[in-house]
Amino acid sequence: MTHQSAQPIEQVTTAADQVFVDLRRAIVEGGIAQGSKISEPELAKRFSVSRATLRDALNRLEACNLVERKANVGCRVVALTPERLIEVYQVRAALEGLACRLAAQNMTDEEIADIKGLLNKHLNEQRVKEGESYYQEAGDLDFHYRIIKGSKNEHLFSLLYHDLYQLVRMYRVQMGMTGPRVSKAFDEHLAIINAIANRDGELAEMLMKRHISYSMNNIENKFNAAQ
Amino acid sequence: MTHQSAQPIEQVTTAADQVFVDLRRAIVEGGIAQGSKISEPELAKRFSVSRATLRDALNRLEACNLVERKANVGCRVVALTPERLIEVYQVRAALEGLACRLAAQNMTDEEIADIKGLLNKHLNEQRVKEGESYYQEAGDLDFHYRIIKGSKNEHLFSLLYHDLYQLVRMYRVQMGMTGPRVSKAFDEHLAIINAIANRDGELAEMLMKRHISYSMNNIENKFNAAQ
DNA sequence: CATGCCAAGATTGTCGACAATTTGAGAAAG
DNA sequence: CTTTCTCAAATTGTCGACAATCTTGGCATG
Repeated sequence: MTHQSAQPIEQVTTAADQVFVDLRRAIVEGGIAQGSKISEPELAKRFSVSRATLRDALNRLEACNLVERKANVGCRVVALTPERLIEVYQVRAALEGLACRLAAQNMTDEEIADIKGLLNKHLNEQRVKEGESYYQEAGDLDFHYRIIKGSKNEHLFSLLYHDLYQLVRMYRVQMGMTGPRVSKAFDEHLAIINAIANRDGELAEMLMKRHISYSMNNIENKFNAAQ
Repeated sequence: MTHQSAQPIEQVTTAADQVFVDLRRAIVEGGIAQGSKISEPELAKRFSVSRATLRDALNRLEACNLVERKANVGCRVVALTPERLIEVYQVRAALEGLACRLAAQNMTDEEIADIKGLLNKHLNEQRVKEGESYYQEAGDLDFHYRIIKGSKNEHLFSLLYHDLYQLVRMYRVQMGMTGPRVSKAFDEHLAIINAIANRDGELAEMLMKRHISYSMNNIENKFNAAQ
């Protein structure tokens, strides 16, 4: 049971859950344009649910910072800006840095070995399907996911995974992340897991912060190139 | 206009807003017991609103981690445990540490002078009303609030202020924070603002992390003493 | 022509009722 | 006496309609 993907299937029991997941995907992947206004009656019809159910989903989207609401006015998808990108990534670096430090302290040897195996597997896959950014992104998310889980801090996990990650993905997907950074990110991942394996939390934290900072610069450049 | 309190009055326009604020207060201050189950029909009647409105408020409480929901089962107030205290304070330390580092970089000289004045004012008040923990808590919140605002990172502010702070207050209030730590906290605040005034972000970050760590230990001791 | 006001339309907030699901007490079987 | 099944009561999820608020276009007025 090792080396399998650690990304969990989200529990979707209610209709509002389903609308939330679908809407979130549409927003993150650009199906609904960033900054655009959201019409409750229109979307309710599109998803074949009542407005109450749709509003429930919108409330959750607001909680993960994917939409912004104003009372009696309405709801719009967040706008992607360089300023906001920096803000989000500063927070992300601090939190994932913490996750790394805790992971170095709390992960089991088996969990660490698992991640190493995962990286090897991804490396092989990547050699074959050069440039397939989807697999790269999935692999990257999986790596970060496991570190966060490895911190054994449920609150930290919830904050990163539910409140921050979809927003991060939104920037990455809509800025079209591909290219030469892929192989470099692998090396960085490797250095991080080695630091964790050595139980060097301080180093692991520093490497992760730097890794995320590089990633931010990469997206920032796309922004500047875009106009 | 200097030296006034910086804590903003929250915008409360809709009925759901009001219920949210009232319920949050009741949960944080213990009016509704930690860990207890929440009955939607009962609370709706108590606040004289429909269940839909109450559910809206519950959704927001869930977003700030004050209640936990399970689909088709219900909603209960979070339980205060030493483990969760540590988790929350680890996250808090990382985020407020970041806030300090950014504040040292981004606060204006005027804003810094304002906080210094605030601390002096609180010190005087505190000498007169020795042991009045309410004022101390308000002052403490005000101090931290201004640092966070001073980071000029809106996302960080939102995360700390909306998603984490009420939970922190819940631990503080329900564990009955008073006593000899009050005067020591003042000195720590002073050291932090001095580091920021010197534009020494690294030191400010470290001092803040330590300050929060002390605060956590203090609450943890109350836990141990409580049983 | 610019500016402020007003009404009509559209959008959001709130409600009470109905449907789906869970829970728990009690009966039946072992 | 214990265990399992059943069914009714209670609770949550969903809906469609109504009330309150905001927006917008046109009209009157200076």
